Amino acid sequence: MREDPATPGRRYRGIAAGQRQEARRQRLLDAALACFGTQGYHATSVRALCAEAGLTERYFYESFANSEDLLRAVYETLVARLRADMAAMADRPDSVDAVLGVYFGAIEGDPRIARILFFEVLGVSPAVDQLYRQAMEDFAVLLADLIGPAGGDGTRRRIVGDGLVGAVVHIAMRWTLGHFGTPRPQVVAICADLLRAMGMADRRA
Amino acid sequence: MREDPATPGRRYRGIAAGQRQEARRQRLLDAALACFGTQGYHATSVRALCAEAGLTERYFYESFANSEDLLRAVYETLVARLRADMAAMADRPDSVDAVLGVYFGAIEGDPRIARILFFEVLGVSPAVDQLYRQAMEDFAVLLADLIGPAGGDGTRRRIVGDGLVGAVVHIAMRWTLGHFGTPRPQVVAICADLLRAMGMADRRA
DNA sequence: CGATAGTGACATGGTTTGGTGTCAGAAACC
DNA sequence: GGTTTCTGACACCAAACCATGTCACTATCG
Repeated sequence: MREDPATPGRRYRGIAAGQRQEARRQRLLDAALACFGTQGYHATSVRALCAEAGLTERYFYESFANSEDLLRAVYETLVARLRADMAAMADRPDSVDAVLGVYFGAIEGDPRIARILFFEVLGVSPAVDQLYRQAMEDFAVLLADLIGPAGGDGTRRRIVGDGLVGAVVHIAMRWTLGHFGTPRPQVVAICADLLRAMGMADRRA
Repeated sequence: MREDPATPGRRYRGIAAGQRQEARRQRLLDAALACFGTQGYHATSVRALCAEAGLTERYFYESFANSEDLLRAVYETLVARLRADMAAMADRPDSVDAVLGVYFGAIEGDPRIARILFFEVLGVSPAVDQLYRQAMEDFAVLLADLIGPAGGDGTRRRIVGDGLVGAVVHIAMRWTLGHFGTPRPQVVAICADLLRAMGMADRRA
């Protein structure tokens, strides 16, 4: 058990201790995506996570304090990746459609991501709720910047941002629940229309 | 134990058996609102519910199969009441503001309701998710009818409805998380603006 | 009054979980 | 080769929980 990740430690199968530990951590993150994204967070035990990762409980507690800690980690990973991919589209001419395309594409590509983002993370604990809150706030800022400059005061701006996020997230949620019955480009186009209309309401005020 | 609620049974303290049973059921529903709405669903045991209701476990299983069953019941009760109150405002001249006023008023009036509607009910089980799905669908229809006749095809109409619901619910959720920092009429007014703008986007298509 | 249905407090069994500990064997170092 | 670190399988324990059962006591009915 490496208490200090800085010390190199003994190599094992040609791999340094720190790298082995990091690899185990990554396998647990993958297992979390698999378990939380299919069975759900509350239906997943530490044992199940370890079995999925092909590791034993000892290595679980090496990287995470408990299963909520792992949930936070996997959520943060997913949100960060999604956010970076969306931000990369922000200065395109068709930025609204491009950003939404990334978002809906990620969800369609891996429904387990959708489940974690939309369901599993809610109502778990105050700490997780705080994380969710922050992610939604960031998302709101991103979308608000996307649809143009603000019109009203700060309060109005913030509420409109919440509305934007809510519309997008809920449409995406319902789209996944309907098992992607509508083609993605069509959903993206309608959603983009909506956002632009909401942005006009913001500026008109 | 009354297996058949139709048989009158012996009166007790001047109350018929069926009425006593119904009273116990109601007390459990109240306890569920109190416990699920403050501690949360997953942190609430059957024992805690019974203690809150002032009943013993036996009477719990008289009316509900398990604690998820009770969650479904209390959720359905809350949604039905909210829906009826909102529908009663649908034919007013200022229907959009009136309906939203009812919605936001209910949440502000009892934050436990908000917690159950927004958080506790999510990610519990497929059966509960199905209930949530249905409630959101009904809400979408109500809001879509509110903002006027449809413009595009059915698919577009449905997606726009999802967007309406998402915007309202998410604004309400964020409003509760911010502990009602913004006055309700202001939130309602902005939200109503947004809905009308989204309705125009729908008709323009 | 006596019998019975109803009630409430509590006991019990069986299962699951989180978190820790043990221990034999494999891989690396000297 | 001998020692040490690392690994993986599994045992263990206390706690919590669900669901059912027991039993004395009370109100009602005949």
